Amino acid sequence: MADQEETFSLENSPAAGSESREVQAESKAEKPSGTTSKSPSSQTTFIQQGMEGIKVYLHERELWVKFYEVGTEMIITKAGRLRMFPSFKVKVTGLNPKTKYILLMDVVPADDHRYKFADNKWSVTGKAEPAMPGRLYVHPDSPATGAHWMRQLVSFQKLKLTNNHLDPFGHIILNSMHKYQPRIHIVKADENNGFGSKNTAFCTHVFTETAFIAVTSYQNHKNWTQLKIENNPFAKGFRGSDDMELHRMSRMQSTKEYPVVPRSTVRQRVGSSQSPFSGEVQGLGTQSTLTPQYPQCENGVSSTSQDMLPQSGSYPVPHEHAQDYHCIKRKVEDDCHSGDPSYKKTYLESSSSEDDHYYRPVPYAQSLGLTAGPYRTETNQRQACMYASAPQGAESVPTLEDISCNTWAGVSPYGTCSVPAMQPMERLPYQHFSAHFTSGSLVSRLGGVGGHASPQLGDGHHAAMYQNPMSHQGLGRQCSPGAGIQSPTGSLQGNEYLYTHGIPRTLSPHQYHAVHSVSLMPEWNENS
DNA sequence: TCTTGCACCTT
DNA sequence: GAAGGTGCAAG
Repeated sequence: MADQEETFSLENSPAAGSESREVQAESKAEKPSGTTSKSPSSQTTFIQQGMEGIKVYLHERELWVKFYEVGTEMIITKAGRLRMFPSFKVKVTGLNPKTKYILLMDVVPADDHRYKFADNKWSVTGKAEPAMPGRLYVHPDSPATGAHWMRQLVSFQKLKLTNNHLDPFGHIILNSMHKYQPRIHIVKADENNGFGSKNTAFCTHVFTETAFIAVTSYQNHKNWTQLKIENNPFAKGFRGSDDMELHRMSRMQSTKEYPVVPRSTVRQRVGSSQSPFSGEVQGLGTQSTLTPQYPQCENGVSSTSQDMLPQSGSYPVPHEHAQDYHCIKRKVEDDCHSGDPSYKKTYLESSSSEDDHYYRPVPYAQSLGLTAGPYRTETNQRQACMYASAPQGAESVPTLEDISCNTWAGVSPYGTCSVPAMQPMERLPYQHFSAHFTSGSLVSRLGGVGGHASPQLGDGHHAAMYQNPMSHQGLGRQCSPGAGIQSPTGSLQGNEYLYTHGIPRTLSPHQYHAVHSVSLMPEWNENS
């Protein structure tokens, strides 16, 4: 384990953890927006005037990298018991000190595979389960001024994960043994430029080193579990000093008949001596994987997964299923509630409640148009763009190069995110979203625009897929302000399931307010 | 594979 | 002292 860390850090972890170093490194590595050259940054943003300079730095990136190298596992429980570890903290710069922003985080599928841990390594074992309804974790300080966000680290450590599809607490719902990618979204929420205005904008930041596999119990005991125990203060009790072991074992033996074998010893036996980097896995420890080529799409070209994610030695990333972090060209038509004053009202109301639940059930996110854009296969990635540009189901599938939309930049070896591009979000809160369900969709409609089955799709199937589940669940709030539910329709195979099974039917309207960022591809109504 | 109760620990 | 985060092992 240690050797792996060293190997990794040598070439790929220039930042020793200090943000200053990250900043410095980032300044060197950052690429101007719109370049197609490799980018060290790990984010995709939608640029709007005045937001181009936003940068996000991952705090303790070296720790994330260390975990990623081993293969980050995040425990998910029904109760959403556990926090993420390492905790997700970022430093944000480049914000307008006086402008208000909302910071959110979501977790989207990194690919469409199900994984298994065998022979001391992760491997693909099948196709992923239908994605859970996407949810956004709205930072409790939101909305706050740029000055506030830049004043100190922004922590998302209280975000919790669950595998309970009916989770009523607003926790992020994930599937066990699936790989996920956390994302940070910064949304401009200035009063003078609030949701609904044509100027609302947001940017999304992705740190690929924060990708993880959700598990109900740790799989990689030897590497991951030990590494976490060593780094998480709450797990101090499991750190292996001989005294501790003896004490613990004696205690356990006093109550139960456990063999007197130190846990650490047991753990050592559990894992094979084989390095998780062996085999087909591509280790992060190589420069090439850590600083992959990130075809930063100029105004909107999605990068593929191999571009996006440094391939961990523990995370096999089949090339044939490169995940794509969508690019979205947001010029959405607000055929739904556009100009609906009630929507804005809701927004304002929630703005006043600073003590909202972390998973603020506010229309903020709903109006953000953020989608829990899941994975996308290489094929789907194109489809996604196609959907975005041709909601009518055009046959022509533009290549990535053809698409002019924002894209996810690659991960920065320095743990920083540049803001290559930010897309203006016109009429964001009221934008019309097609019923296309695209897992990779960056933008989805949250809320007001959400549950709107778009008749414009010209695709009765999609609309139906979308509407039925919703109505069946008694949501009936699809186009209503603050409904908080998006109205996705399954455009991608299997995703329809999400809408019929992924959304808890028992949730009260209030619960639905928990920001559902169900993946939704906003309609790219450039021509409509 | 997942859930639960436990002891230990930090906050 | 309370609340809650933690991994473990049994089931």
